[in-house]
Amino acid sequence: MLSGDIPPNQTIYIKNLNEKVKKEELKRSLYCLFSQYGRILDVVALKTPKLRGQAWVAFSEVTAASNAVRQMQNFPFYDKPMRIQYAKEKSDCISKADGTYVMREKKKKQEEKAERKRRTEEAQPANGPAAEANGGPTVSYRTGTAGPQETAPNNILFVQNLPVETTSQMLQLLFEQYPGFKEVRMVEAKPGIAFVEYEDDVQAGMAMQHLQGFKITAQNPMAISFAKK
DNA sequence: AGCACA
Repeated sequence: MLSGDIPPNQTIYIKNLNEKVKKEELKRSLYCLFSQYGRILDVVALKTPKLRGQAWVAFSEVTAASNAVRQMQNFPFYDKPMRIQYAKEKSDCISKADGTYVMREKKKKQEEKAERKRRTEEAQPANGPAAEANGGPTVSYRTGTAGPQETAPNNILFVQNLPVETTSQMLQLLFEQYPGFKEVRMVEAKPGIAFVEYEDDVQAGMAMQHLQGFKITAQNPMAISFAKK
């Protein structure tokens, strides 16, 4: 195997990330970039000496992780090609959701801290909150209507399902809100679609994430995907 | 290069 002998995992491990990017921005960008492959449960990035330049992205499905590993391999992200593998361990956010979470022994200080939390929990009978009641950044992005999920990243976006009366000026007002915007192109012969260009794939991905499903009219949620190369 | 959950 190219990625070593690590078995599939619903969390991916990314390395060779640009260490100059601030943690919060990095997490946001990773979230935007990878949410095209499926629902993301958590993004973890630390800037400690040992862990900088690396991140974990936990998906709700293994298949999403698999697609991400293959399709985003070596993707130039902040000027460095991402190296992506499956994570070696299950993410805490996932064990917590499936009930198999056990606290690690190494960190005694945190253990005590968490134990104080437990006393509140002990008063409450565990009713099986199961699925998603645990505190994580489980942002529920509705994937608009039609989710063309399988295109490779591109600095050009393909926008569909626009009302016929849409003008490029209208689209520009929407898309220029996001960094890296260059231009909108519409084809007279083909109403209802447009191409929107950004400086790079990451910025295009950000705009797509934010405007996915945006309605110019109630009947026309935008379907945005990366344009074909 | 480096696999964590501040």
